Amino acid sequence: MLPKRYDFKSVESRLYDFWEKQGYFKPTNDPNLPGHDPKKKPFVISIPPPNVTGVLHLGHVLFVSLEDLMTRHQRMKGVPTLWVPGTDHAGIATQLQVEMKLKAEGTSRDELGRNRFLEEVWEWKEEHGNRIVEQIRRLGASCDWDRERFTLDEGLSRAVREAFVHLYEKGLIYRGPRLINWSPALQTAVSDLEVEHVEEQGKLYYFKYRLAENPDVFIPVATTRPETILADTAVAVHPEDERYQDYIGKTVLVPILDREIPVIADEYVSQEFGTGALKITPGHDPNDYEIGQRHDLELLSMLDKKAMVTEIGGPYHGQDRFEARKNLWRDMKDAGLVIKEEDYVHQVPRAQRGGEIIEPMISTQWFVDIAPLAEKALRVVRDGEIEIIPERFRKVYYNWLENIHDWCISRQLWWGHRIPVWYCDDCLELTVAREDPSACQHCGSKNIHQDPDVLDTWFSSGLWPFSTLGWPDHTPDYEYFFPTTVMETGYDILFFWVARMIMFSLEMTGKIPFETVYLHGLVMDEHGQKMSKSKHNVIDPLDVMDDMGTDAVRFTMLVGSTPGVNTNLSLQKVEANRNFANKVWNAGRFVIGNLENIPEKIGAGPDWTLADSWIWAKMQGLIRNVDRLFNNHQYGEAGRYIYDFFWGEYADWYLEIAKNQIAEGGSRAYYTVETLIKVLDLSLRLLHPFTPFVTEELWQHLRKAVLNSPLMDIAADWPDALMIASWPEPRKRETWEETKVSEFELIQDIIRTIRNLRSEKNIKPGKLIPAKLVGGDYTAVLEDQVGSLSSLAFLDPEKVTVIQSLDQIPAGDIALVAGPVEIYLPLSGLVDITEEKQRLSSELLELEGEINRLQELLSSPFAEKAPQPVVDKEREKLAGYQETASTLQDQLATLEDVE
RNA sequence: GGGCGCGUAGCUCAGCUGGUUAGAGCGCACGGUUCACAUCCGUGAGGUCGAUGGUUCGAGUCCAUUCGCGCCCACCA
Repeated sequence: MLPKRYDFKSVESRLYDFWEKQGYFKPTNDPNLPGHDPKKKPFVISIPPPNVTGVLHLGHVLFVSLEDLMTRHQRMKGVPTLWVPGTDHAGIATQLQVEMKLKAEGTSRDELGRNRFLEEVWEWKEEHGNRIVEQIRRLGASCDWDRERFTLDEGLSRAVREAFVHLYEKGLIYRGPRLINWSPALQTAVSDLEVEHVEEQGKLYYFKYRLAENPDVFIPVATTRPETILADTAVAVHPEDERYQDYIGKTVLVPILDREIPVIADEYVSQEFGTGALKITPGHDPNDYEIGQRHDLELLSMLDKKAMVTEIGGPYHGQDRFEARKNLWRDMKDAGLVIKEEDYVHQVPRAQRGGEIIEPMISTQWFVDIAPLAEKALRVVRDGEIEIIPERFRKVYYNWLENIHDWCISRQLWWGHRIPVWYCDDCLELTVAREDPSACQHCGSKNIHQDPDVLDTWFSSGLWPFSTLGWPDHTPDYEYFFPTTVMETGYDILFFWVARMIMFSLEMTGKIPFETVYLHGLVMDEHGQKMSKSKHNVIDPLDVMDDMGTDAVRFTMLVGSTPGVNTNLSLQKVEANRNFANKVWNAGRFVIGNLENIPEKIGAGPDWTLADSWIWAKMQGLIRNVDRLFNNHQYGEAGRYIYDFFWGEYADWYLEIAKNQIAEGGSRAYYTVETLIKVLDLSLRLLHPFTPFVTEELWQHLRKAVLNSPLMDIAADWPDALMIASWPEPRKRETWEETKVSEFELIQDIIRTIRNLRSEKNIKPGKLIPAKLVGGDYTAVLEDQVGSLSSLAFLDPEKVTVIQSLDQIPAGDIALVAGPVEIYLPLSGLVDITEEKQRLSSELLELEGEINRLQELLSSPFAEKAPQPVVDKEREKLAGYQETASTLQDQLATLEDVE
């Protein structure tokens, strides 16, 4: 017998190994194998590669769960399915980790030198690189691990070179001095996307720009970064600003340095803001840079790569940027050049990694001229070639691509793809090559050296969907599996990654990289707060999996997530879903237990009870709903439907009735067991993409048990594993379904009504009571269901009578109504006339309220304007209520007579 | 400055193309050791869907305005 509790610990790793060993993770119709049919359309996902040295967090859990769900679903549908796994070298993040380790060891990357340092990083990668992969496997990810890739693999590195050279040759990559975002701590340039603008409390400093010709006269200027005064090369005012007309064209003195700079007029300056006069620092501010270009201003750099003041800063040379700010302002104060400072909230640029303040600086870097690529990427989404889910992100995507700036791709790091450019020390020309050159392409000199920089990590990520399949070679994998089908990832990397993949793919392969972009939300804590160590609200998925099982965690993530919306996770939810897994397990145990001695089938045709028909109809309805929801990518909703069906209908009702039907024996019992099996089988199939472990384990037990029973035919075509079993296909609704469902719902109603009363009257749960049911049109149905009714409502089956109609209402009984059925419980000891009258009249009152409402509704324009079926439905409802009400009135009248 | 999301029971959230007494989990109250399950079973209390106005026979579900929370993009010192 199966253990009472589902022991996920022993099941999870065993099943994962089993699946993998059986080769179920590998795509059917493999293009590298004989018999491949190129016309069968595959389903392909490339994994968003996690950082190779990262540790599993809930974000990973969410995307792995979703992608595994999609993958398993398609696989079960019989589609050749491939999920390509892999990891990302994550330039900055990984380099930082290793640098931190070196620091702890009392050394540094500079001390080691480039080659030794890279050896260290590779070592680190080997040491930690498998951790994240192991963790993803623990989640049940059905990836084809033989196709695992790493962005610094030889193949992918070739792809990066090909892409770089291709773009260079097309003139879309260039090198030059530009104003870029410099991270002094990381000692590298970063792209615009890697800068976060954080609103912070700062100060606005007002000071004097004295006129060179007359130092008593000044222009007041405001700034948030006074230290940049040292690199000012102009003061700008609006051309129409009356206050400053006289100054335009004159020169003013840079405070302390007393350098003479011009006063210029530019439309950019806002007259309303600050003093209406703007200091211009083309070397350290993007706006000023542009103004500087327009006016041909000198470009000064007052900060070096460590953000220390350069010789431009005169007396402040060698000081840290913030130090210099303080000192300069103090000196200006002493010199009487300060007007005032006020509190000011503004956006401060900070590094996405590390959070330090970014300095805009002039630096020579490599850039991608991205606008031509963006244009194509916009088109494919506009045309619907690529679908984005949820749709609203299309707008976000358009907006970004329409206003895109050139992409700074060089990083002054060591860990990454080295830029494939060599400089000649003799002729000074560059050589850009796919293969490492041994000599200058231009003069043949051997005196060449490679560009020391590496590429932005996202450059290689942008090639991911095709580089992982073999591109630039046209391998069988690339030919068959590309373009991929779904790109499932977080909306937070729509620009970083998704947009760039689309641009690169269109440029490199001429094809879209994927057909559908499914964007999930971020995982927050149970109150919608970002998880962070400082808030102590971080949930470690590994702990939770240890505690409650992988299925519970997966199901929670899947059911709690809607596309594009953040998910709030709480342990309580996981617990609830652990209970669900346990429920599934136990329901399965019950079914399997019943296979041990199956009653004989008598007669030819099937002998289904109302409950059998009902659960079957419900099952079919569920399949239809799940199918519909999966087609709309509403996986969470689908999961909830399955949950509700399995627990609320199959386990709570059908299993309970089945017990009774089996106990009665005979042919009916036989068909009950058959139904139990079939519905369980279908449920497990639907549930498998959500909770693969418990369903697989249970299903295999079920299969074995069925095959060893007289009902073995049912499982005749079941494969060896649920994972590769066929997905339930929706069928057309059959005409009998509706009738059976509503009849059964009447039975449920009766049972609930009686349970209700029992609870109200404090009748001991186990105590069997007699009952008289007046069935009217449903008499036959009720007669048939006495067994079920009795067992679920704890009636004494010997003392249940069903009659069609009643001459006189039994005065001493408790009277109940369930739709068209009257129920009388002869419980003389418990009847209190006053109490009963109270109960009946309050019920009647409530009902009359409904009747009034419906009567009004039906006499309103509703009756004419609403569609006929809707109106009919309300009419029927009204008729039902009226019938019930009249019964209640009769019952009430009887009680009056008693008095 | 532009754009987006959210605001539904005490808490956390569902609610597809508008259809007419609004759902779940947790929590709460009451009652339960029948051999699938106390990680359970039964019963119950509790929201009129942030506010206002509109479209409609009919709105949580569409439109407008508004309040509150959050996010993204953007070169106002």
